[in-house]
Amino acid sequence: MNTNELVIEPERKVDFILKAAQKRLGLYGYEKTTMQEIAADIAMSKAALYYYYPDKESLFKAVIENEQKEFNLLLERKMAELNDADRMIMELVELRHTHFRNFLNLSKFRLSDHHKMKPLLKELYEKMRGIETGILTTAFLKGKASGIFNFDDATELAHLFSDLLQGIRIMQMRRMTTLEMTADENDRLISMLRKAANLFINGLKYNNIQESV
Amino acid sequence: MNTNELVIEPERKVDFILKAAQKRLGLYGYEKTTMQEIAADIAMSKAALYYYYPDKESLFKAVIENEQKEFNLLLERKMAELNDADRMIMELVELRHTHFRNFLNLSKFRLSDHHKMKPLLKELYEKMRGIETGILTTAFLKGKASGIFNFDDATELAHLFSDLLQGIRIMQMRRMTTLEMTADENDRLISMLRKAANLFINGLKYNNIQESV
DNA sequence: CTTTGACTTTTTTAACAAAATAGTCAGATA
DNA sequence: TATCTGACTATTTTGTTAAAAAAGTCAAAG
Repeated sequence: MNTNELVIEPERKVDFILKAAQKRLGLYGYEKTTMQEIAADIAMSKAALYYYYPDKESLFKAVIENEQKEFNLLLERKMAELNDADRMIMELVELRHTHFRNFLNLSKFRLSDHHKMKPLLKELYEKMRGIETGILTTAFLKGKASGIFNFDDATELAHLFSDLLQGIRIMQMRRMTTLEMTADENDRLISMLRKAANLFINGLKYNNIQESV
Repeated sequence: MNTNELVIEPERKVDFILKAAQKRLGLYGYEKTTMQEIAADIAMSKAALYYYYPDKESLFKAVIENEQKEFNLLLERKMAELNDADRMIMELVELRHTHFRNFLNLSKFRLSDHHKMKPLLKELYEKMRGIETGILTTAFLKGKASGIFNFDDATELAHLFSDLLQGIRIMQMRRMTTLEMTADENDRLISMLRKAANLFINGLKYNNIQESV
């Protein structure tokens, strides 16, 4: 009506919605965010949200897939720059940690309410793990091809490595008293992750001296 | 009254109580065991239990401490037999896993209800972890002394190693659909634990080739 | 095609009674 | 005196139901 009104191209509209949902999700988590609030944030009616997304889950699924897509893009870009298997793995550890930090609220949700975790989130988590183990498998095989690593089953190794990292994160989070992670706790966590990764890599390297794992 | 009645020497009485409590604890867990049931199991009145233990928590604390004591005894005996740092660590992994299996119900409780975990259990868990990391520290130092390991901080390393093992357990349990662990799942778990431990040890061994962790 | 207000349905919360369980105690028993 | 019990109280859990909040729907309007 008003010629001054801000009109958003339909293409971008979903981006606005996703942005608002993302903000709420990161700040308060899935359960503590209502569709009404998201709608209000972008001066929209709740019903309008349902025009773009059939339900709450779909909306948040889109948010997370969005984040994952961005993360994967960054990941692939960085991986392409590296040729060394060691460095690929260490870089993965770093990037993954940053990603973990960025969406800690969501991660916390995933970690703490794991039992009543919506199938949706579980699925997304599995996908994330698949990407991670895929890259790891590639890196391990690359290391093996260039003769610095020795092992039998790259995929199995990748899963073990992935579990190790996740396990360390979980143990760290269990020790946290508050829900927020302090800078100090973060430092300790990334330090542990690096050390574990270093030992793991090192263990693979000179593994040929004894029987293969 | 009846001369045929089974009279238990007072000394052994608490053992009967502990045995009954242990059985219930292993079968149903802390929350699902009532004092009334334990009393009934040994044909005693509930009030009598409170003569021996001031409250439910104390009783179960005694049960767990009992188990831990036995485990520690076994552990120390086995450790004393070994001189090789590698083998000490691997043996610890094996024994700890068996212990984990034996008291899986309790462990499950500890793992799943960790947030509302009674301070008591937390304390016992910490103690357990202390013993584990203590032995690990000793083993690591022994390995260092004999020149096969290279690292900076043995205690830190022990904590990392302990977390790794626990992390693997947790990740495995998360993937379990049922509450019971099948033989297959158990095999996979112990296999993973062994591999991780092997890699870890191996990583320490030839670590001196690159900078120390 | 997009948006909305008013609507219905489903889920969460609050309050409170009923049931189950932890814990107490005066007195019995040996 | 040391051990035990039945009958008790106190606390926690469970079940029920009404109110509130949130999800989700839809006819109609721009």
